[in-house]
Amino acid sequence: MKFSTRSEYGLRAMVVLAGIEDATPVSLRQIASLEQISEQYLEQIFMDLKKAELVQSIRGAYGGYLLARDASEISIRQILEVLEGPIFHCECLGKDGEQPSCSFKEEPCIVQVVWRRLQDGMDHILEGMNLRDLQQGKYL
Amino acid sequence: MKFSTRSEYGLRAMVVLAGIEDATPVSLRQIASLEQISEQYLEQIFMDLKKAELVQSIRGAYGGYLLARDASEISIRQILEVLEGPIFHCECLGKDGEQPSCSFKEEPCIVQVVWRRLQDGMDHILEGMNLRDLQQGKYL
DNA sequence: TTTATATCCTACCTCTTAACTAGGAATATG
DNA sequence: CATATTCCTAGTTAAGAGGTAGGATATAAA
Repeated sequence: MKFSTRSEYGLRAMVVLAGIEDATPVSLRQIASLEQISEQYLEQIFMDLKKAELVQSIRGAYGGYLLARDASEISIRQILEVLEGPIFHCECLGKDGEQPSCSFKEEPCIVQVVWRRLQDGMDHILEGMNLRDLQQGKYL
Repeated sequence: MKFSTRSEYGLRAMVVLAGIEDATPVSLRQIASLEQISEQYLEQIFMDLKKAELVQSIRGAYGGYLLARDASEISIRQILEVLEGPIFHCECLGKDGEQPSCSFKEEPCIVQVVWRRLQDGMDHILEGMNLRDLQQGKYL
């Protein structure tokens, strides 16, 4: 199990945006150069961040991206949920009428409870961190 | 991010072993049939479980696998660590003399702390669950 | 108006790896 | 010896991560 580079790059970029004082848009070229990331790859990541309304964009020259709301109002969970997608499967219980493949026929299945607990635990940790505090190094 | 089927299959198989009363070895054929898993794939998983000394094996006819120690002495963390391998990278800090690729030059890097907290949180959750209690449905 | 700089959008590519599959050697039982 | 099992290595395949490429659209400044 590991997080994708999407999460790492996207989170790093969001921290960069959180470090901008006034509402100056920052171009992806700047971020990509600063963080040593492919600019076009970053583009795709930001399309998702925008769709999730975590950032807003300004097109054209001197355009770029800025946070859609105050950094303190954006939790790390919200960011990673967008970048990583929902997590933790348990396919042993057959879906929509299929035969269950595992021997724990009950719902919830015994093994599934492990994934569920992990998911809840991670959500709790990530929801407890916001972008402002992260950028200011308060979690170090 | 998601867990591999190795983790799911391996964990399910370990729960099966935990459900055996006496010290009767269970063959992979039985487990594979019970859990609807490829027997040869399960073999590879069990080679790792054995190397980690979580199970012991008995070769030959009427052989099979059994837990290497009492189920209550085996944490879910130990199992998943073997099956999933260590987790959570942060490659933005250059390793062994490389140039760091991210803009947070400090060690620990600002983003890395997120992965670290997640890792610690997951370890804590998984360490708090043991195979005996899982098998007996105490976490449901 | 023209040029430079951006975001927007879609399609494609390429390599890695997860998830198996295959087949045989070694070992134990009866 | 026949059968059942673990042990071990190598090969296969499909999907997805991690990008690239190229062009359309929008905006600011000269």
